[in-house]
Amino acid sequence: MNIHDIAKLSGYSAATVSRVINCRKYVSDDAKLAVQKVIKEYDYVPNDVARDLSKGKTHNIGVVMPHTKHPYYTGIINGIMDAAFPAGYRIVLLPSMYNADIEMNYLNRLRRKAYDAIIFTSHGVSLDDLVNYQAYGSIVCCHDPGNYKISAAYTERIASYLAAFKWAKKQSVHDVAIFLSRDFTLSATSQLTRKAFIEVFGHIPTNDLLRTGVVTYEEGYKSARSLYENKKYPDMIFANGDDIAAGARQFYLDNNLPIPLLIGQENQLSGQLLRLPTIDHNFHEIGKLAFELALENKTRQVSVESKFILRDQKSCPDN
Amino acid sequence: MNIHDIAKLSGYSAATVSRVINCRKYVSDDAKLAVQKVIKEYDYVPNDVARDLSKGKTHNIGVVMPHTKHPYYTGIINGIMDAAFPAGYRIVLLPSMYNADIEMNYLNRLRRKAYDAIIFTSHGVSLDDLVNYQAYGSIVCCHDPGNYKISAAYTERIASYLAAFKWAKKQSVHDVAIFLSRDFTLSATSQLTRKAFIEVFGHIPTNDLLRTGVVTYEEGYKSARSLYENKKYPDMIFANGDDIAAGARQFYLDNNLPIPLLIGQENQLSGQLLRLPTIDHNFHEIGKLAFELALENKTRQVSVESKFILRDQKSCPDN
DNA sequence: TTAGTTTCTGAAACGCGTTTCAGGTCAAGT
DNA sequence: ACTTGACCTGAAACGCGTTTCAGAAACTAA
Repeated sequence: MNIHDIAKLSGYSAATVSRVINCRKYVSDDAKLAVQKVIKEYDYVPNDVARDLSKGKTHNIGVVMPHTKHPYYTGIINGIMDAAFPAGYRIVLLPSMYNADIEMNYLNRLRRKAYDAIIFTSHGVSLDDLVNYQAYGSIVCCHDPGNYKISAAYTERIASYLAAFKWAKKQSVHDVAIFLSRDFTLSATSQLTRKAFIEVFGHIPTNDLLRTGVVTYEEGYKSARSLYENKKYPDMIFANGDDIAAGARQFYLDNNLPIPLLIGQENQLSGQLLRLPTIDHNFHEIGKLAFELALENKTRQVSVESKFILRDQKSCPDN
Repeated sequence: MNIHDIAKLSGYSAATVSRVINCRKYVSDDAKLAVQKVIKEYDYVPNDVARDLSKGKTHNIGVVMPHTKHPYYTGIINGIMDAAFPAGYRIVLLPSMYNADIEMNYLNRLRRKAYDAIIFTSHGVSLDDLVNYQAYGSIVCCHDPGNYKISAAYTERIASYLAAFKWAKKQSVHDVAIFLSRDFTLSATSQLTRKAFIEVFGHIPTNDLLRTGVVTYEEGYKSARSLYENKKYPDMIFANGDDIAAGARQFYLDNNLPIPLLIGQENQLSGQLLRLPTIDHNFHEIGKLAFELALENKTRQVSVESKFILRDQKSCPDN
């Protein structure tokens, strides 16, 4: 049962049926009633894929993300979704595990018109590749793209990193451990962390106090243990997430060791529970902005400031 | 640039080009080389939407979920994704806010062939509706469907509820508060909670110790406050999630009140941090199973047992 | 050598809705 | 009476890849 069948049954043409379905002008009342009757009688609904093909639009936005356990991504996703839903767009989850081949595959799906746009919450392929593939559809990334001509919604992090480190310095810490999800060389965010650290402390982060590939609570725990096993006793840990900091804290607790000063990130529930200082990167807002950029047809960058948050020891949920 | 253009340019027909692209048999080496040369020269890629239309399959699975903040849903989503990715399927996020109209809209998209299948992590429309719409595509729900003929992947919760309440009874609690996300009348899960409660404690849950619509940490906090303001002092709280229990705990802490015995659910990080007893409902596994069911063309139900978890006070992340 | 089987190939139909364009009607304006 | 413009309609083209089917060529087996 397709639009041509309805046309025949109603005695009108497919064009007229299409007009009725889409509430277009230039349809007589007679035609409208006749077509609607047949549509109802045969319980017809048009085929979305055919419509998409015809219109050249799918209303699907692909969202590439390295993994799904990380609240960084779920935060952005939520932001995208809250913006996409009222606009009538759906989001398609595209897990990448930072694998460039998989990401290329997604970029090619963009060429193949499977998505109207792609948002990279993070990416393993080069920015050059992203820039080139813009010829085939809208692409948005979620970090500062520097001079690359590509749309981006990202957090301006440097001020909050500086604030966090300055605060830490005021607490007179000496040996700062850093737990990152990706290496300085791989990630612009990690580079920023490094830069802020150097600016405040006057020297580069100590390598044997650095742990990378740390994303979860468990990994925070293990990284703390690894420091201890290597006889490293930092008096502060700067972690890539509150959960990570919470994991580290638990290691020291479990072993009756003094807990270093902890700074988390992402303003997660764990940080709230433990009253950790944290940095809120406004991911929800980033997601919203990224979606808006995805629908525009010129490249543009927008950023929001992230915020260093110190909590007092008493708590009360916002309300 | 479409398949017909390539056909003309290579001197072969569209059928042959299609065969080359899809690595079909019955193509001569000459033809293959000629076509591949033109494809490479013009950097041609086929249009996915046209292919989907032609094949009648999109490789998209719609996943309906009431909201996205809740770890119940993110857990299932992760499970679905881990299974869907290797199978070459993508998942499309369909937020519903329990709104039946919106859900109907998604069901109609299934009719319109926008998705190969839909998984309802939860639903506001009736089971009758779900059963009826199976005529238009595979539908899976994530709770026990009783006698309804529909595929389902769900958690068998009753044993763990009983275990939790029995354990609680052994701690000789008297006044049990219950924090649920949905009312007894609305949710089968809530009904189960009620049933187990009655079986163990011999009476129905006290209404003025019941709070519904509780999902987050903040709401847990507020619900505890609401109890207190109503001069209710439960000696135990059975919460619908660890985060909720953590929120309640914080209220008592903040006000220097004795903390009731707490039982959470979902085995969330907050519960791990606070060493709360919890119930793990195996959502990741449910997601995986739901995806498998979505691809089958007969209805089938599978379930996994949930587990009541008591923790000792010392912790060590699994590894 | 004959019958039978593979291998190639392409025209045309198919999946299905949208849009353009030409042709026609009818009422308002001059 | 004549132009103008708004309204209505449908054939055909378009978006684009897949599949069927028939015909031809080439090879195998008897």
